[in-house]
This record gives sequence, C-alpha cells and structure tokens, in this order.
Amino acid sequence: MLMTPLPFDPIARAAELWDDRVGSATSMAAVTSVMRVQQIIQSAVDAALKPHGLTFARYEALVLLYFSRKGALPMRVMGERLQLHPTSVTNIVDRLESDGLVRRTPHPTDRRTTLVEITDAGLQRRESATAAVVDVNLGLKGLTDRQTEQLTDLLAKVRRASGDFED
Amino acid sequence: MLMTPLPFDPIARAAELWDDRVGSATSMAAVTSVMRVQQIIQSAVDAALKPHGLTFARYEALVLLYFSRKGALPMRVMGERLQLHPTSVTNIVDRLESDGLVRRTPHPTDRRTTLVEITDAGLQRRESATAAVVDVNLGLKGLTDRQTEQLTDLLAKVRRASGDFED
DNA sequence: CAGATGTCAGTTCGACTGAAATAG
DNA sequence: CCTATTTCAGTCTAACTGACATCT
Repeated sequence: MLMTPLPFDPIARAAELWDDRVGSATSMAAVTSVMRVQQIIQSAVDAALKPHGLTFARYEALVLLYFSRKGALPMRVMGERLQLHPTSVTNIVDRLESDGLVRRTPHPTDRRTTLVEITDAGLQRRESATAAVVDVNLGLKGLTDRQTEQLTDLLAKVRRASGDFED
Repeated sequence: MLMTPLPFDPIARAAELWDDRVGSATSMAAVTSVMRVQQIIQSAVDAALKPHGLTFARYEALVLLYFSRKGALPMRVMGERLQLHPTSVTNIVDRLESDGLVRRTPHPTDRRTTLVEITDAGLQRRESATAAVVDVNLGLKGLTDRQTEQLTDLLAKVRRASGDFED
C-alpha cells in the first residue's frame, strides 16, 4: 500500500498525550513502535517475496527446513519452532506442497507423525527468494551494525522475560 | 495459543546458521526479533482486549479518536494515522459502529468525507479496555525504563529511515 | 474534466475453535 | 483408557484489488 510519511512522529505525539491522560507512556511507546516496525518490515518483505510466489510465513517454513539437518521435520516441530498453530502448519504445508516446494513423507517409526521434506525445487526457490529478502534486511536502514545488535539484544530480553525461550 | 518455551533462543541459533550459509546475520536477527516480539505483544494484547469485545486494531482506532481534539476524525485521516487501507478503515468503523462505540457523521462542509465520532459508550469502552492494555504494556517485561526508551529510539531510527515520518 | 473520498464485492491469508481419525 | 499428531470444516480478522458513486 502506498503510504505518504507523516510530517511528525505519530508515536512520539501519542506518547505525550498518553502520558498526560493515562500515565506510563514509555512502555506504550515501545509497544507501539514494535508493532509499527513489524508492519513496515512485513510489507517490505511480502512485496519482495511476491514475485517468488511466497509469503513471509511460507518463506520462514522453507528456511526452517533448509536449516534442518536432514532437510525434513515433523509438522509438530515446525509448529513449535515457528510458533504456529497446528492448523496453520497444515495450511502452510498444503500450499508449499501444492507448489512442489515441499513433500509430505511418513515418519519411519511413529506412524502418527508426518515428515515435511524440502524438495529440490524448494531449495532453489529458497535461494532465489533469499536474495530478495537480504536486500530488505539491509533495508533495516537507519541503524549501524552496533545499533542493530543492541536492538536484537533488547528484544531478546523481552522475549526471554515473556517465556519465548529459556537458558 | 498455548506455547511452551524452547530450551534455547531460536533466533540466535538461526543467526549462526544464517551467518555460516548466507552472511550478514545481524540484520536478519534483528528483523526476526521484531517479528517475534510483535507476535508476542499482539497475542497478549488481543487476549487482554477480548473480554472487552475489541481487537487491537479497533482499540487503536478508539484511542485515536479519543486523543483527537473533537473526538471525531474523517475516515481518510484515520487511515493515514493508523496506516490502514481505506477499505480496512471502512471495515473497522463498520464494526465499531455496529457496537455503538462510534458514529458516522456527515462533514459540515465537504460532503464527500465522513466524520467518525466516538460515542459515550465508546469513551467508556476505551477506558475499561485501557486498564487491560496497560497491564500488558507493563508486561513488556525484562526491560528497565532506560532500556525501554533505548528500544523506542532505535525503532524510531528505523521508522524514520523507512519514511514512516519526517522531521 | 481530473482528483479526492468512501463503499462494495470478492479474494487471500493466517489464526482460531471444535471435532474427528489414527496411532502410541 | 488416555494422550499425541494431524486433519477437516467452518469462523473471524484484516489486507488487498478493482469497480463504482459521489463530490470538489
């Protein structure tokens, strides 16, 4: 969607009002900022992936399989890693499979579980799509490498405190 | 959705693999972190708002009107501020209006534009919902006030560089 | 006339709930 | 019997496209 920039920072302005009327604006501003930056990244990445016939969710699934030791994972594990609802995993794998990027395989020992394996076409698609995504990542403009690491660290603290991971 | 934490930081681990195989992992890790934290916040806020019959998008619209000088704004301005597609504004206002939280009014001079005005019920709903949201904001745990401000500042740099606002 | 504003119809996406089938 | 894994049917949200009516 085409978006013309506002002539001021709407989050900073909302924070002033919030502080006046509600109090504790610092965390509200941070929350709103995260939501907004996610929106910016999501639309940039989706636009970059569109020519490759992928959404960000499907691209993430493809990358997860690519990174896995055997190029294959159980559906349940995919849901765990990507923090997806089981039915969302089914949905996403359905679409990847109908595009031939992924293949369902029976698990050798546990007949309940379905293995999802990335195909050669999937590997190729991941590669071409990644080039597009990297351009956008580098489009995390405005930050030095040092600041980018700071951002990741701060967000990791939030994630850990929210039970996203342990250790 | 119920989520058990992973025993490691999946983003840090992915960054190692990414670095090995793709390069430039720092911005990839930051991007993934933003996406993940947004997901955490979104589901926490949605859960907090559900008893109040609001989604985050509708709550944001309510707050925007509450903050506006006259408690009323044209649809187009709402879309601009909330970065929403015109049809999404129509959709969201439709639902708020059918819940009696908002009212469509003709613009006094420009007959093309529709003003959206927050009702008394809307003001009350915003107030009760805000209590729930503030609890979640304070649930941006793991960060000191100083770190929260740092986070907002870093994200503001990204937003500015992406043309989210000027000045 | 061109441009702005809002709506409508219809599609896509992904999260969700509840239920079921199958297997451990 | 109870639990785990996946799927299916259907709902809900919100973004999007394209078309349109209305108005400046």
